[in-house]
Amino acid sequence: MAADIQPQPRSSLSQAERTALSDRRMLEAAVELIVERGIEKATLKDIGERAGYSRGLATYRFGSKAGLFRAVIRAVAQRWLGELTRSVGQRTGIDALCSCIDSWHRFAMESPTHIRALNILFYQCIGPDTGFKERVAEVLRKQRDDVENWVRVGIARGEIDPALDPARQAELFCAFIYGSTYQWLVEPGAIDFHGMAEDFKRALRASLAVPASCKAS
Amino acid sequence: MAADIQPQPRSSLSQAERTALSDRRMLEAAVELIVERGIEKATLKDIGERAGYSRGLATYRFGSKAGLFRAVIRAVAQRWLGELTRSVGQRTGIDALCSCIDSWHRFAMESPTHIRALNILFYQCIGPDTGFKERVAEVLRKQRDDVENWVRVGIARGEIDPALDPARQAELFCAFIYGSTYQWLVEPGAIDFHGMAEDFKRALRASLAVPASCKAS
DNA sequence: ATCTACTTGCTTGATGCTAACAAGTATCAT
DNA sequence: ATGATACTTGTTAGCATCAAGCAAGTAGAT
Repeated sequence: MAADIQPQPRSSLSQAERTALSDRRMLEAAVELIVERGIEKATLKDIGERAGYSRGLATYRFGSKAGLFRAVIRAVAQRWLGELTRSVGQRTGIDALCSCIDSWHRFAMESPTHIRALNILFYQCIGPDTGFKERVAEVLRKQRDDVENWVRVGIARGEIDPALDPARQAELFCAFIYGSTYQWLVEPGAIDFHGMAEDFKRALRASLAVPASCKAS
Repeated sequence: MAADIQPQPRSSLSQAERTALSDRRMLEAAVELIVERGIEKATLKDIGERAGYSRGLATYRFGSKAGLFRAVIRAVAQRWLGELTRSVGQRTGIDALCSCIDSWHRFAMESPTHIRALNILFYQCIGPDTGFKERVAEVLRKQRDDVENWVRVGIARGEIDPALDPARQAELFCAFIYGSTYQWLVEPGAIDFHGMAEDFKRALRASLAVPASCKAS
C-alpha cells in the first residue's frame, strides 16, 4: 500500500512539505501500478487512492496522465543515470562500455520496480500521440552522448579502431542495450540476459579492436 | 480514407467474400490509424467507420481491441516473415544475417505503414496487461529461431567461430535489430539508420569470425 | 495575540468519450 | 419462406479531464 511511510501526521506540515510528500507518494504508487497492471490499467484514480489521497489529486497535480508519466520518467531516469555515472566511475573506452552493460544488467535483474516501470514507459512512448516521447528522447540522447564520449576517448587512447565513427558506435551500443531489454521484458523466461551481456562484451571487444593484422605484439 | 478501393459493390457478394472484404478493410484502416494517431487514439469506432462500416463492427468481428491488434500483428508479421524468407533466399551464415539486416532496413525506410504499425504494436505490448503479448512473443521466437539456424549453418561451414553459442548470438542479433528500430521510431531524424546497419554488418563480421590468430591465409 | 484577507492543497460533481455487450435489422443461403 | 450470417444500433460501466467547491495553511493589520 506504499502509504505507510508515516502513519497520519495530520498536524503541522508546511504546504511545501505537504506537496513534496504527496508527490513522492503518488510517483511511488504510479511506479507500482505500472508494473502491476500495465499502463492502461494504471488509472489516475487508482494512483491517487493508493497514494492515500482522492481520485482527483493525480490529475490536479500532474495535469494529465501523460504529465504524470513525464514526472515518473524524470524521477527514475535521474536515479538510473546517477547510478550509472557512479558505477562507471573514471573508466573510459571499452572498460566504460562493459561497466555500463554490467550496471544495466544488474538493474534489470534486481528489478527494483523502478527500472521495470521506466522501461515499460520507454517502450510505450512510441507512436505519434504519446505525450512523453520528448522526455524519453532526451534520456536516449543523453545515453548516446555518454557512450559516444567513451568511444571517442577509447580511440584517442589507441584502444579502439580510429576508423569507426563514435556516434554510430554509440547508436549500435544503445541498440543492443534497448533491444536486449525489450526481448527480456516480452519474455523474461526465454531470454538469457546474463549470457547475452557476456557475449555482447566479447563481441564488443572483437568489433572495436584496432585491426592488428598480425602486426601487433 | 482507405475505403475507396471499390466504390460500392453492394450487390451479390458471397458471405465469405463479404467478411473477407470487411476484414481486409478494417485491418488496413487499423494500420493507418495506428500510424496516424497512435494506439490509444485509434479507436474501434474510428477503425470501423474508416473501413466504411459502422462503429460497432470492429468490436463484433475481433471481439476486443486486443483481438484486433492480434489480427493486425498476425497479418503484417506474416507478410514481413514471407518477404524476409524471399529476400534471404538460399543464403546462410553471415550472408543470411547481412541480408536480413538489409531487408529490415529496406522495410523501415520504405515504411509501407504496415511495418511501422507492426513495430508500434511490438513495442507497445510490454507490461503485464496487454492482450497481445503472446502473439508478439511468437513472432520474436520465430525470428530468433531463424537467426539461430543461420548461425548454426555458418559454424558448420567453418565460417563462424564454433566457440559461440548460436542461441545467444541470435538473441544478440535480434537485440540490435529491435534496439536500432526502437531508437529510430523514437527519433527518426536523429538516427542514421542506414549507417548503423552498415556498421552493424561490419561489427558482425568482426565478432563472428573464426579467431584466425595470424594463422589463416 | 488574534482577527481577517488571501493562497494553496485537495475533493467532489459533471461531461464527453471509450470498450464492450446485447438486442435488433439487413443481407445471403437453401 | 426459413434459417443463418453479416452488420448496426441501443446501452452500460469506466475512463480522463475540467470546474467548482471546501479546508488547511499563510501573512498583514490592529
